[in-house]
Amino acid sequence: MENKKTDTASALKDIISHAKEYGFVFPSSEIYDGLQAVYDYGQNGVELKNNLKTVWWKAMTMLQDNVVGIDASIFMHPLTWKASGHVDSFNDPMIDNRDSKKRYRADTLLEDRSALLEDQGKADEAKALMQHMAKCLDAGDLEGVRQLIIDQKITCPVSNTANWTEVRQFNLMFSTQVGAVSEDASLIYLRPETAQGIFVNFLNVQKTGRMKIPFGIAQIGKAFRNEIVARNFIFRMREFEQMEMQFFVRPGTEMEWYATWKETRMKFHQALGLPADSLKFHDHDKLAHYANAAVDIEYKFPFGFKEMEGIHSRTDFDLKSHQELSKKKQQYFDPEINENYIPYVVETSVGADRLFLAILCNAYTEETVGEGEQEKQRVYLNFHPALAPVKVAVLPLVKKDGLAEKAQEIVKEIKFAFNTTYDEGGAIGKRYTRQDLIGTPYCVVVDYQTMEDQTVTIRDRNTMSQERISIADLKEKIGHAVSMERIFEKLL
RNA sequence: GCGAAAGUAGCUCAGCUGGUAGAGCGCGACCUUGCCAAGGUCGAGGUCGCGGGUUCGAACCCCGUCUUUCGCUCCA
Repeated sequence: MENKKTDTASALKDIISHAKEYGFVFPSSEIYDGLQAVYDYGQNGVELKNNLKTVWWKAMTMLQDNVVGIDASIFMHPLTWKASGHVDSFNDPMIDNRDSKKRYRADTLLEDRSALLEDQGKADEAKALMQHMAKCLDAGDLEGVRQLIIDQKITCPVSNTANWTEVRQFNLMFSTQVGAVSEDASLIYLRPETAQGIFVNFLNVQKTGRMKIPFGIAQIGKAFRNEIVARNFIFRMREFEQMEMQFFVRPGTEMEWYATWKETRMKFHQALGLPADSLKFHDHDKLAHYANAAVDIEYKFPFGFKEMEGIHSRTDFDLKSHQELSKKKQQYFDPEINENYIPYVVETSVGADRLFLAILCNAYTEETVGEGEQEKQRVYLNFHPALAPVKVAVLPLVKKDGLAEKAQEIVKEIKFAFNTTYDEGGAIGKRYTRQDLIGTPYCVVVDYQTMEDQTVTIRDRNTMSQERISIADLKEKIGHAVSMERIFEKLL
């Protein structure tokens, strides 16, 4: 048996086609030509995604003594985003140079010019320029900002020309209104990250849960970003789901926890079946305004190693900022050292959709089986049994002679324990293939011997080998193999 | 946002120089068969992404637009 995996760009196309054809991912509103960077999960996709969310949730909360979950709402008080820095840093006025095709932040161009003026000893002029720019930006006067760039005769460092486009505001947060009357409505945002829902509930959870530092709060939820450019299928979407955990620690201990969580999270991805050589850490060179250390866990997607999970040491930036803006103390009293402090935070944040894509890409297997004239291609999805959308398909070898009825009896017996499907249409080989294509790990076949001795064959997806077992043992044997415990035991 | 390529049945794709839409696979029913995508018969499924234009006539030519992929750019 020879495994063949294409690393080329066509690999992603094959996976996208497969995802659509077999009910994993559909383009959103496809009958209206789709909506850019938005996708829907189909009947098999939702099962896989739910399994991923469940395994993450349990690994975080059930397996950790000191992590609990919450589910915060998508709408949050507008000041939340002021405190988090998103209002300021998620709103960039951008300008393009038509000759070099390069894009710049308009405010950065002017700030650079201001610094240059100052170097030339024209401090007054520099200050006036900054004030003028601030006035324009506050008023939303983008044309005014462009005029400043032109008046200053700022040119593109690449093309050396001043052939500028208009200044456009790229607001990465989606906004909407709350309130019935639009004039009275106040602007609110769809959250661009789920983390803030945890920070604003930090004390609620700590007090009601009698949590002692170090402890964590986990959450799974949707977040929204108005991406300028969306690429690579479900890798970058405008509406996406995050699975993240904020871990609150005593200041000064954050780097130890950062190292611990790095290791824990890497182990998790490997336990799901992602191979070690397809995963790597990537340290951030440039740190975000809130972080003092940041690393990505990258997966080798068909389009290269890309971020799947981020692990950030967020310091006390968020809680401190919320404390300042809300004027509510965000302190924790640490009885061990008899001190009040704002905890430091270590965040682990994985994109549920990216993990889904990684698992799907990794599972997609093209394989040549048989030899000589018997040789043929087969495709199957090699999911960990605990993650597979369907765990077992029960197939009567033929429809007649009571085999179908017998098979349906078996389905009735085991369908409470795990996701079971029944298929009697077409030749047995075709039905095996149907299950391979959606990654079902086991096929149970009812044949003539079943009618005599109450045994069935059970076929393994990867090896295609069969084993005969008693119907009475089915539930336990399959149940054991498809249990998430098979993943959890690798985490210890 | 810029540049390039693409868009025809669920999927993969044909479709000549402009002349009223095709195949394979898949799907459904029935027959035959019975362990790895078997055969037969019948059938469902398409305003050729969408909107304009040119033309007697457009899947095909022109313009616009949407979507996707790739390269830039962006990614607190």
